[in-house]
Amino acid sequence: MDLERTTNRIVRQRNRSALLSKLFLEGPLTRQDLARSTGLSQPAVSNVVGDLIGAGLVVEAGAVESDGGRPSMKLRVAPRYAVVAGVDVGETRVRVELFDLAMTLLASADYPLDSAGPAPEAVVRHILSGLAAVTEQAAVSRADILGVGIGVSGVVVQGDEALVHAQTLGWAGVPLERLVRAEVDLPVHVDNGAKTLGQAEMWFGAGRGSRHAVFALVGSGVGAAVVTNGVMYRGSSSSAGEWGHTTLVYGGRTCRCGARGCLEAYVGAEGILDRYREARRGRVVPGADEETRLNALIEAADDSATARRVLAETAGYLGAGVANLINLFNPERVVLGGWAGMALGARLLPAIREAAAGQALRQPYEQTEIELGQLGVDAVALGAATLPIAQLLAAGGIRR
Amino acid sequence: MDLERTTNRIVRQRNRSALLSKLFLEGPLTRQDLARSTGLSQPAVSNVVGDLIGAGLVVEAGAVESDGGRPSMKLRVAPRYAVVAGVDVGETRVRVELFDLAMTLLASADYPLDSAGPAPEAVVRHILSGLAAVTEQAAVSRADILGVGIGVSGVVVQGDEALVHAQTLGWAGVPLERLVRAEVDLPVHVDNGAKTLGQAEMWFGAGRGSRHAVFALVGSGVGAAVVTNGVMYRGSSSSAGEWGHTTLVYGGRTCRCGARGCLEAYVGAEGILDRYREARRGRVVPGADEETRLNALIEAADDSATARRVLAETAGYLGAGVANLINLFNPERVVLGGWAGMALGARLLPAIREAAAGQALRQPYEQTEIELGQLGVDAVALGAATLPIAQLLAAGGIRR
DNA sequence: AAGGCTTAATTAACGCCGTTATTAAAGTGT
DNA sequence: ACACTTTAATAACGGCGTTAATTAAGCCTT
Repeated sequence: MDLERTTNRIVRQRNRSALLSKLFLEGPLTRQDLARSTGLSQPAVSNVVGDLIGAGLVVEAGAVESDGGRPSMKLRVAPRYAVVAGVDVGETRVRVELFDLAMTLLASADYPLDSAGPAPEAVVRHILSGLAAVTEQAAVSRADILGVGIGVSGVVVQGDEALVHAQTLGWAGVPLERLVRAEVDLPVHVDNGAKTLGQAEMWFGAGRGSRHAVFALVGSGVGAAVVTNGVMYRGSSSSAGEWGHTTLVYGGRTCRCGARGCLEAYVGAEGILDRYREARRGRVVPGADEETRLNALIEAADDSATARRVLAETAGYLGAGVANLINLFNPERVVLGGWAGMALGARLLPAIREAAAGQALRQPYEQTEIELGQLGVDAVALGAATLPIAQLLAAGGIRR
Repeated sequence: MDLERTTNRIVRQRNRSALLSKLFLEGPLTRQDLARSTGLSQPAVSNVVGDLIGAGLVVEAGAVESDGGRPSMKLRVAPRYAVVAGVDVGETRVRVELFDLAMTLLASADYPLDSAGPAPEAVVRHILSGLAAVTEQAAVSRADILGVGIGVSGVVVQGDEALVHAQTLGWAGVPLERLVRAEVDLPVHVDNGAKTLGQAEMWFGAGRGSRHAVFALVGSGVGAAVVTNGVMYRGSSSSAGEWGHTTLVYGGRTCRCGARGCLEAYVGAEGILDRYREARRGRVVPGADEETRLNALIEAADDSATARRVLAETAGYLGAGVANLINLFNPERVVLGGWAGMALGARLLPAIREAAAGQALRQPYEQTEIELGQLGVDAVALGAATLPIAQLLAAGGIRR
């Protein structure tokens, strides 16, 4: 039910967007390929492509060999038309990465966050330092930067300006977008880190080619990014996908959010380690941080029946949580990611699938593949970098 | 990321669709209203409206009073341009209703289903009899019928032809659309009954004006219809929204689906009555059917502490289930419906809201209104009747 | 009752854009 | 060199929304 007007100009913009998107995502293609796959006539494709080449967005990239007949030219998005910066604001560090439009990593910078609840200003300083560092490393000028995408581990409410609510950072309604934009004259996009990671998996990883996918991310916290009809689903105030605090065990363990029986309290790294400690009557797992402790637990499963049991229970809870996603969203794929999810999944994926099969309805379960993420944990910054690109593609290459 | 081509003709079709939809949903409106709200120029609106009037889809409906200046004409969708049939295939009856395009009920017919698992052919016979009956009652000809929408209590997989999987009817992959279309030469649309009821609430009831809404339906079974970005969400194989079989109490009561701890096993009418019976050490509630028994339980709460406790627990479970919907979908509204949901909600809505507040994250909870449906239980057929209309609006009034 | 004023609706000139049909370009193969 | 094939670019055409200018249709004042 689209109640927007459609004018004649918009026809061109939409076609520019369609062709540019196709070239970016399915890259290099000939004019013929584009005509066939979009249904546009060849002259229309040539015409639009001519525009795009004229604007420097697209370049010809070698001829395809022919066996009689004029060989067609491959076309691709010009990798150096612009560069994009992706920022990962995690709980322990700020990472800034710079990519060209072929998503080649050009430079990166890392800033650890020592305090548990860093001040927004400190994070902004790191972001600015990082931007300066990567542009210098890659020897690009400010004007070459298409935009900056920022993935934050917390709820990001989109509006006139994005506001960040992040319990774990101690942030409530921080106008991160404005704070950064005040210092750099660039388009700034802020989004939830789970969603940017999902976007990265969607374009370049396990989500390629699917219209309906759920990215289930397990780390210290637990979240999900949901793609419906090919579009990242945000909901009315952009907090959709808060899977971690759905109730799985009514009246169960108290979660750090205050409620009881949240999924996160069972399958978040902290919840798993807590359950293991309780199973061992209080003996804690040694290790400097959660990641090493969780890995120690997973390794211990080779010898310890207790560790095995805790992991089996974890697979049961996680599988039930995944089953809920399958029942509610009916996706083609559920992709398990996040650092803890990847570590657990490597060993537990079959058990998780089995548990999900037991709790989900048969029909949607059989339509769904449950698999591991392909991009690893560092893809938050990569996904963040796609935010300005998505904007460019949607606008048909017209920069604001 | 729209990869479809856009041609010049499509401009007109999209604008026809936009204006026609607006007139249908918000009409009557003047040409000026349409121009202002869509952003189209006045001549363009006049031009398109002229087309629509010429096609008989739109009629002028009186002038609006002016204080100086030519008075503008109100426009509305012609109520008798066509009629639509809506069919509700429930577990106990088949109901056929006929509406004009102002959604005025013109005629209806009811056929009880006595056997628990009716044969598809028997249901098809009822539908055909019903269509014949309502067209005769309303004195309309076959050619006046725009189409037939059918809402079925079961999973409806859309494809080349809709297939119905309905446990409660004992149907597995019944090609209901084909079976009906073989007998009547009309466009036939089949969809899940929860989704058609949600569609009815969306257009004419509690969902009006929201882009993101969840319709939580509680009856014997429990389901949900989810509207995302103004569109009914179906998922990859149209089974999205199977809320009833999400796990709420891990390892809890066995559900009729075979899994354990499903929401439906706690808040479905059967689950509630079972829990009440157990709380009364096996003493069953008297009553011919589930509906009278549930109402008896609700009335008993005035006197019986046990009944009160069971209902309070029900509100707790239901609130947690609603909280899960809020966390995952971040809707503007959660609308509680279904016969049991309406009966429970009348008394328990405050308790349900409170339970949801306790289990949902604060930010999305505060963005969400939880309310009762406005259309009652019989809206399944009304919603089904909107299916051919939705098709007509999307096509800009071009009948296939 | 007539002329002025205001708002609605239509008409006219214009420009954008994709389409089909035609022509030019750029290869292979004999 | 010539025929053949396939790609790319032109040219003529038609659909459609836009702005600007008219025309239509009502109030209000004198």
